[in-house]
Amino acid sequence: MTDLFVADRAAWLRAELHRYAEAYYTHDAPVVPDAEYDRLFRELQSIEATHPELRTLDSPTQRVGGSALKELQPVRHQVAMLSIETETDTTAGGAEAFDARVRRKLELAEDAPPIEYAAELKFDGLAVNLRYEDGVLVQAATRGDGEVGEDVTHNARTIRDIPLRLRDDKLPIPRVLEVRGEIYMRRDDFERLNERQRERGEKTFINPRNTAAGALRQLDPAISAQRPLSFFAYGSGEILDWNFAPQTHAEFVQALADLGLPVCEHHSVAQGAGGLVEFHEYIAALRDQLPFDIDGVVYKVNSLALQRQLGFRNREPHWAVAHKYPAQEEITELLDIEVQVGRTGAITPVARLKPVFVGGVTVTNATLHNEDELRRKDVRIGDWVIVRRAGDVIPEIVAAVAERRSGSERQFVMPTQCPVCGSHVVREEGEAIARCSGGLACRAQRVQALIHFAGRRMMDIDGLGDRYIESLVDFGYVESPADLYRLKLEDLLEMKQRADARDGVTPETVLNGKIATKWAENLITAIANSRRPPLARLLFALGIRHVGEATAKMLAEYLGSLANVRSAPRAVFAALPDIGQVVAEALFDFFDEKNNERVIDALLEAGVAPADEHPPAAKLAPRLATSELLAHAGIPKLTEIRAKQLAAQVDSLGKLLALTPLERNALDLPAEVLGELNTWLQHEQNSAALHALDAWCTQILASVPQSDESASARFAGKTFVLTGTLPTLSRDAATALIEANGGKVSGSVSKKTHYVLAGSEAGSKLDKARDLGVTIIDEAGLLALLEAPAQA
DNA sequence: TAGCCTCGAGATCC
DNA sequence: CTCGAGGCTA
Repeated sequence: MTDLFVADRAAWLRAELHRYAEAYYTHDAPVVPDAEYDRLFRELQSIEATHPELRTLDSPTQRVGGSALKELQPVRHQVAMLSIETETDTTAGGAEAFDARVRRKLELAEDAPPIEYAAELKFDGLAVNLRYEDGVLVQAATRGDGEVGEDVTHNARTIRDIPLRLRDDKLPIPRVLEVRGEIYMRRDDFERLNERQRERGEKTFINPRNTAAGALRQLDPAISAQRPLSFFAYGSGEILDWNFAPQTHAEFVQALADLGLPVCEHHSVAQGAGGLVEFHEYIAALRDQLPFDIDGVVYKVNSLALQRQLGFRNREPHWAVAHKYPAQEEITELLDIEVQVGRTGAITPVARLKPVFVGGVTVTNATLHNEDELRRKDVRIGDWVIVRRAGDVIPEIVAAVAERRSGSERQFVMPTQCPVCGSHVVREEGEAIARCSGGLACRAQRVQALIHFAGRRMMDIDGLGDRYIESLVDFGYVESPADLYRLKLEDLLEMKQRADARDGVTPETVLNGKIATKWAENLITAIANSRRPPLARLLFALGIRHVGEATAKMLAEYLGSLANVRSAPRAVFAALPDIGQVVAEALFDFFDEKNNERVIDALLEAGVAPADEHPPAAKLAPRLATSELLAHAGIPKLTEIRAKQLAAQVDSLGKLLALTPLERNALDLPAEVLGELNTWLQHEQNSAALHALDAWCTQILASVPQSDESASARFAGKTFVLTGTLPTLSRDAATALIEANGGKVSGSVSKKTHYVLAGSEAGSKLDKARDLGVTIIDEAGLLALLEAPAQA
């Protein structure tokens, strides 16, 4: 054979195999016998073996083959993979609540026409992102934490539902198209697989979902290829240069089908809450006949423009919701109720159950949340209880079966002392949660704090599991997070040996000794690699009371550096969005506390440093306006309005502090307010705090980027009201843009409104703006205002 | 000041 | 996932 001939033959084989595979898998109508397919397939394989240069990425042979990997590689998603909010009400009310939320967010009138929704199934599988470049599958990744997933391209290629190449006969192919969908296992495939496992005397799998998850994360694609996985597409990630612009979600899904991607046939466009309820009921009736498991249905606002307008909250879109079906329930015995101590000392009662198989897994524990909850349900030790998996995930005790009581059941008593450290358990007035007062002196709290620190969404130290952390603390190798960075290989090996000995794990063989060394080396590397986290993750990892992921992100964005966060006065925290007195106090106290200072300094010394520090955001400046600071400084009686009034007269904290008591009395403020202000300022610590606040702000404001600062003044003091749909900006984006430039966005039009930013389908706010004679601008007008030279 | 909306915290199972 | 509580808004 000449090389030219071979190349032609390979191309022809590839095309034929693609055609057959598509006929078989997508249209379920084989055009050639399996034997013929196999024969052509093997021919192509052998050509590629002798002519590796002819092997293409989209060759059908690439579905199987390739060698086992050492570990899955992390992949950063170009567009974050969000999760979907679950509507808790499994009745029709759930759909109605979602529709009502959407209408409220869009500020629709009562009698406005119904919203159009795309309704789909919620598959019980794993979300993946498939990346096609110029129509060729180049990468498949799991969701991971939403930001970074794992590369499972080698396994995805073995899934026949997943086209290696998009078809271009109906629609143009984008340069880049990321398709999101679900990898799952059909019920019959699962049964057949288990059948085969049984025949071979190998272990059977528990449920399709976990089997699919396990298969997808196999390192060796040959194993994955033997697990029958399927795929449905339903969403998008990054899309670049596509000569086609869908206007609705339904159109987009149709486009996916036109490109040759498998799309589930059970989907529908529904009108309003009524349409959603209808779909929910229709699928409920169909559920048992489906060839795969679902755990509910998903509703999405159909119009992509409305989706943009609705925007996102922390990790979930506002325009989609999952609506599940009532969970399956089982009955079992409650053997005991134990308590656990959390990171903040919270004492939580947990039910130990006689193992029961419910909703696809064996449940042995279930949380009882707190004492009140436990009393409300009147659950006693020894009771027969009804158990379900809430939202098909979290085990939950629904109720006790009172009729089955024998009389020997015991009431649970909340301990008065911490079961771990013996400190007093206190339950604050009006709080539902009892807490161990031991603080970090309590071993449980130290362990939990470290587990939190190392967690995936915090410092993300891979391989440092809960059990090892516990042992590290128990044997005294680690006290605080900084100690992790000082661990040596020998420490880890020694710790493991002691832990194994204590837990009665069989003694290590020579071979195992080697594996342990490898394990320890990996762990040391993982710890070292975690030293340059984004600032937000580091702040979250510190475990400050009331500071979770969202608040940490906000702090990082506004303040920019760890030093700025550490040094910020209480009033500054309180002036930031979503932070009130309670959280501001918690933040300030945390950084003020000596022990925490030491921990942070030790971390810095160990080489831990945020990788993304930057100057404070321009939008910080308006938050540090004198009126804002005064309103949050904790001066009694000084309400927001009074603070503004005062700020207008003194215009800086420094000026206020420089006033003599006599001059202060001349200020135009109600006597009562003035009196409180004077008394407050007489306390030296208060005036000192105000001085410090002034100094801090002056210094920080000087470091806000110059260009941004001039821009930030652009909308200073201007109030905007948004209405309708803007052509390109989402509501959130427009708000962010205005705020970044020092403006304020308010909800309703009044005399004080400077601009009404109106898009299409603007509502009553536009009329009101006309009535009041407020300037009305559109998106282009807003952008023009930003670009125009600063006005007087 | 009440009522909504979000966020934080804790727990489960593989 | 669920609950409680903090923050914002009307």
